[in-house]
Amino acid sequence: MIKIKIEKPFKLNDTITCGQIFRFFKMKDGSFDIILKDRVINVFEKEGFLFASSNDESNLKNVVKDYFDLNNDYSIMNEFLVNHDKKIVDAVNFSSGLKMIKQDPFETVISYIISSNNGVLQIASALNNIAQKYGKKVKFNEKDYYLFPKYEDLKEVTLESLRSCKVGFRDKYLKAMIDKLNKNEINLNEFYDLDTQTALSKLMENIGIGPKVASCILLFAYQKYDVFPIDTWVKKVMKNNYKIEGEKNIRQFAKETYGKYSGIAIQYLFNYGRNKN
DNA sequence: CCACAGGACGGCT
DNA sequence: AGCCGTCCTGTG
Repeated sequence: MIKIKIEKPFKLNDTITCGQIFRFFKMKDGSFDIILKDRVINVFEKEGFLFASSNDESNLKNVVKDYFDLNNDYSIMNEFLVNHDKKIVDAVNFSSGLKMIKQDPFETVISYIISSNNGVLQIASALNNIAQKYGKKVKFNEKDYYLFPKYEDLKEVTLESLRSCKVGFRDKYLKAMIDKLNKNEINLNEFYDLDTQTALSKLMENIGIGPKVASCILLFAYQKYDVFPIDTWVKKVMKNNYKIEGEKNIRQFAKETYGKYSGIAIQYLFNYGRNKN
């Protein structure tokens, strides 16, 4: 078990449950088991500290700090947003402490391809099915968990086996992506260094990845905070709170107003809209 | 039985 | 270039 002093605002619960990640499990005691890249961790917050344990505690402190982006100071971004949009003040204050989790690119790509026209519970279920079928089993606190497979582990995967994992019509999209990765036609590491526009269009060259999915991938796996993933929920907020309709208009508003921190603004608005009542 | 869920595709104007 | 029916699956 490791212990990290929480120096800056940090809301563990909201950060985990606000829709960024799918493969987490809430325990009876209120703590969370989360399947990270190559290990399973349990985390909880108590008296100003973040506690974490894992089946593999090597370098755990740094892994957890990095995963939850604890070293990044969000107050600069928060001030920027408030200075550019007075209406967002409540959402920013409410969500202060919400962090952008740094996720594994491959798992993120697969997760958000599955997310299209799909609900959170079903996305999580499909991901868990894939992990159970192709991922490495890990025992942690007397429970069995499955790591998310690497694309190499999925080299021989078929459309039928993906279907049986309940991914639905997205089976062919997933297979196409997995094949390209195994043939080295795509290098997921190169997206870190690409500018956002180039990265977006390069991601959208792949079947099953449109603007929303590409934006989520860049936001959650590559820390590109200037994207603005527009889904039906965002459309609703923009219409009701800002009187703006149409994807084009929303995109323009976000670019002008939130600029390089558009993605952070979305997370705050979403978290606020979802939890304030 | 039908509507809809945190989209994207493909075929049509 | 924009519109719209369709796509698997689970829930209400």
